[in-house]
Amino acid sequence: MVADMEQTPARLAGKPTWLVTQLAVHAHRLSSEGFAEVGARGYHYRILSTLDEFGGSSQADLGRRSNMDRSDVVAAVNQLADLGFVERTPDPADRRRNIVTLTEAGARQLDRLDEVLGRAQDELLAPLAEEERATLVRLLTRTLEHHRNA
Amino acid sequence: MVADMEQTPARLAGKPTWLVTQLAVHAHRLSSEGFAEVGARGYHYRILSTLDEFGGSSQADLGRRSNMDRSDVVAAVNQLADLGFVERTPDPADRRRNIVTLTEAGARQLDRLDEVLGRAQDELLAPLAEEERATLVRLLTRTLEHHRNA
DNA sequence: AGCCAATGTTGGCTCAACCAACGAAAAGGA
DNA sequence: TCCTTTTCGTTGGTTGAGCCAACATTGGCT
Repeated sequence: MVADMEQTPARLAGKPTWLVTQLAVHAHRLSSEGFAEVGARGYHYRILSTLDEFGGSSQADLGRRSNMDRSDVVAAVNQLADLGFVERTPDPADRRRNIVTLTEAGARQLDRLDEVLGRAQDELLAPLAEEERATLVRLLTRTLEHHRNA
Repeated sequence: MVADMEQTPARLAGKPTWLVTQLAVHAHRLSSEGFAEVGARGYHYRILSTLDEFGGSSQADLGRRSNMDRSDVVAAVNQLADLGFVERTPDPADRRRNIVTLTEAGARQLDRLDEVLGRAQDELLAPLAEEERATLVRLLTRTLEHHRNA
């Protein structure tokens, strides 16, 4: 039996793009599994948390703030509305727009999502100490910010 | 005009899973664009770099080392073989296996891929100083390592 | 009035990741 | 030696995130 058949080539393992995309696979799996426990998905959390923080918004604004395509917002809001977590009402001041608002049930669902998502964070960063986690978050935030405005 | 319609909710922006997956979108876009310049894709680089570092391998080993599903290795090796970058020969010692080897042309293609991929790294980490990049790579490596062995 | 921009919606597309099943072949245990 | 289990390559899927184009409706601007 040859030593370690699972070791990744150095050219790959050292590249930031590799590290980020591979870790994203785990991050996505962890958060998706958490969301699935309460019958939700990633796009739902984006919508609900945006509504909670900024209040009722048009779908276009929801998309801009949660980094979603307009068409994906439509589908997510449809599902959330079917579940009674959001309400869609026409904007009287602009008849192109819908105003999407968070319901009571939606706020409770958001609490549940926050809890399972919090556990996912812990699992993702399990090997890091508290200070290292803060450093990582700081560096990732700076980097992401740069690409958001570019 | 309301202030900043593009700001992301804090609950989202602060979560490591969010930061990692969102940054992965940029990482993936940057490396994909680079690969496309030389007519390649991510899976090709994984295969070629693994072959370069570990020498001829079975497809199963390639998959394990480059973190790919067996079925995806088949497709990638097919394409690389069509392009003349790898060769597939049956293993005389184990007739289930194919031994995949890197050709001269494949080695040259790998050099081209390394160059464009290097530029992608610089773009991805543009806002970070050299020391910060090293710190980020270190933290990501530790975290990824943890999930690889779990 | 006329033109351009924004909105919601439909219907598509790509790609990475992954899974199930299969026959062939090897490995290992009784 | 049989028999079971495992591995390998391969085929043929599925899912989900991120997109893009087009369209009709409506607003804003000049």
